[in-house]
Amino acid sequence: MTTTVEFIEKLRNSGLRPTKQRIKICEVLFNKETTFHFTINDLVKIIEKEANEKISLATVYNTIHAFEKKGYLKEIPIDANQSYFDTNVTDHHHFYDISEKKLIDLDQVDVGPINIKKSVPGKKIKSVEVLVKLDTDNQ
Amino acid sequence: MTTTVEFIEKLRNSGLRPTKQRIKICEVLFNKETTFHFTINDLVKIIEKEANEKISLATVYNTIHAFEKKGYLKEIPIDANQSYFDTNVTDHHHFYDISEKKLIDLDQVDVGPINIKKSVPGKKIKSVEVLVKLDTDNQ
DNA sequence: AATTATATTAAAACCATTCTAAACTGTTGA
DNA sequence: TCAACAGTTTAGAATGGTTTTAATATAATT
Ligand SMILES: [Mn+2]
Ligand SMILES: [Mn+2]
Ligand SMILES: [Zn+2]
Ligand SMILES: [Zn+2]
Repeated sequence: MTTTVEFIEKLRNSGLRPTKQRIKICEVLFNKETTFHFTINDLVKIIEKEANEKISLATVYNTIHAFEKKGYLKEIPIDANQSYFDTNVTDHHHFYDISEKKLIDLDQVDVGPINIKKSVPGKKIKSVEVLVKLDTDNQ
Repeated sequence: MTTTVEFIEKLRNSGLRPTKQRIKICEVLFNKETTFHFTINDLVKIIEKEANEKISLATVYNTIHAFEKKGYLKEIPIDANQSYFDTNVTDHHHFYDISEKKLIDLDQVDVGPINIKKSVPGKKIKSVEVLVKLDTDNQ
């Protein structure tokens, strides 16, 4: 359980003004038992359900992008149709259930260390992410 | 060097009629020294340059999707803005150069074997892909 | 050659995302 | 305290990659 005061601090520390809308988005994103994956559409629906208010799409996009830039959220590339975001910002990997269109976290320990034995001159590795696609198992 | 006759066979074997447009797309995609990565926009530009003909966007999309379904092409999820395709359909991984927006192949041997130590009941692993994001190295 | 199935095309529609510009709210310092 | 400024929200328009449409054309089958 995180308090509103803490969200306000979190926002202030990242140079974001603590507005009513941003605090509500914080509550929906960060005041949960577990981390989760979502699309913007998912998020808008959750906000409408939890609060009985609407936050404009532009504000949702702006805030999500601000949080992403600040490292409060990660974007997970799955397919080219829409963006998937993750409130789990630790280094981890994913299962992607193709039929359910759902992401499932894979811890570092579930995958084991990955040692990239190749490098590109003048470039450094920023992230290493494994995506494991899952299909229905028909024996 | 692959001949037109071979492309026609390839298309026929996959239940696709060998039309002038599909053969041209085959030439652009598969009659190359090396495999490569492309967006639909890239492809349209290459076609316009190599052939002096235009193939409608709808046909390009339809054909690329047919090839993808047949396993002649792979789609690589990078970001949610547009689709990236790959003429290298072997199991392999990628560097993604963020500033250049370019994909670079990583062979299995460059990454090493990946053993997923977790499973989801009723689901089987369809693919395991590693995406290594690269940043400019400012010392 | 006639018939049927499939493909191509230009244009419209779709839809996630971004932009716009006017109204609003938070912050600051006189 | 409050005016002035900076930052934010909003509805709606615009954008741009992708898909759909439906008319026309081409390929395959008879
Ligand atoms: Mn983003
Ligand atoms: Mn596709
Ligand atoms: Zn995750
Ligand atoms: Zn590749």
